[in-house]
Amino acid sequence: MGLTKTNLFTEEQNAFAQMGKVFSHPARVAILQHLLNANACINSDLVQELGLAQATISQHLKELKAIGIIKGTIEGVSMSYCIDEEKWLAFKASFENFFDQHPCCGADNCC
Amino acid sequence: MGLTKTNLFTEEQNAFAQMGKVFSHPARVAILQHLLNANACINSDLVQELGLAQATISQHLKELKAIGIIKGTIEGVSMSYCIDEEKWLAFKASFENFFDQHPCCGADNCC
DNA sequence: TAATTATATTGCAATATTACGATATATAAT
DNA sequence: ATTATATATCGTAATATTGCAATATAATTA
Repeated sequence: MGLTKTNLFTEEQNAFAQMGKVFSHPARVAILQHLLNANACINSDLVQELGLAQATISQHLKELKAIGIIKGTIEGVSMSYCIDEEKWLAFKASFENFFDQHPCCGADNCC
Repeated sequence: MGLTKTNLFTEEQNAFAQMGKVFSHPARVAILQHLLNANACINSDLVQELGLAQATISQHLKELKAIGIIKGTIEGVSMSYCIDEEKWLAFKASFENFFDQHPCCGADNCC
C-alpha cells in the first residue's frame, strides 16, 4: 500500500507526525542548522555547503516552507531564507509538550 | 533515486534525523502516547486501539524497538511493551538541545 | 535587448515506507 | 497431544520520498 491511514489518528497525532517529518531527513536538519547559524542565507550557499544538487535543495526548502518553519523573501536575484521564529517556537512547544509526558509511572507493573 | 546521501552529513545530523523518523508517522506517535498513558501494554491492545492490522502494528513496534525508544518483555503468551526511560530522556535532551538554538540573532539582516 | 545569474519546476528513475494477508512460531490451556 | 491465543515474519502491492538532469522563470547586468 504505502498510504498512511490518516483517518485512524487524531488531528494532533497527524499534525505532530507532520512536524516529525521535518526532522526526519538529514538534509533538512542540515538546512535548518545552517539557517540557525547564519540567521539568513540563500539557496546557493546551501548547494555549496551540503553537496546536494540545486534541484534537491530547492525541493527540501519547498517542503520546509510548506509547513511554515522557514520563510523566504526575494532579495534581488537570489532568495533569502530564514527560520520563522513564531513557528519555530510553536514546534519547540509541541515537542516539549510531548516529551514532558513521563515514560514511567512508578506503579507495580512499571518496567 | 530515493537513496538518502548519508555520507554528506555529520554523524549528529544523521542520528538526529533517525530520531525524527520515530515521530514522522502518526501510528508511531499514537503507539508512544498509548504506552505513555498505560505505562505498559501489549500488542493486541494497540491493534484494537489503532485499527491497523496486527502485522502493521508489529512492524512499527519493531522499528521503535530497533532505535531503542521502547523495549519489550515476554509476558507469558503476550508481549509487554514500554518506553525505555533512559532513551526517552536522551531523545528529549537531543530535541531540547536542537530547539534551544535561537532562530533569530537580532542583527541587521535579521528577518 | 541579450547575456548572466539564481532559483523553481518538471519529468523521471531508484529506493523507502506503509499496509496487510498468509503463515510461522511459541506459549498456555484443555 | 491438540487447540487456542498472541506476536513475529514473509511476501507482495501500492504509494511516498529522494535525487538529479534538463528546462523554465525571473531579476540583474552589460
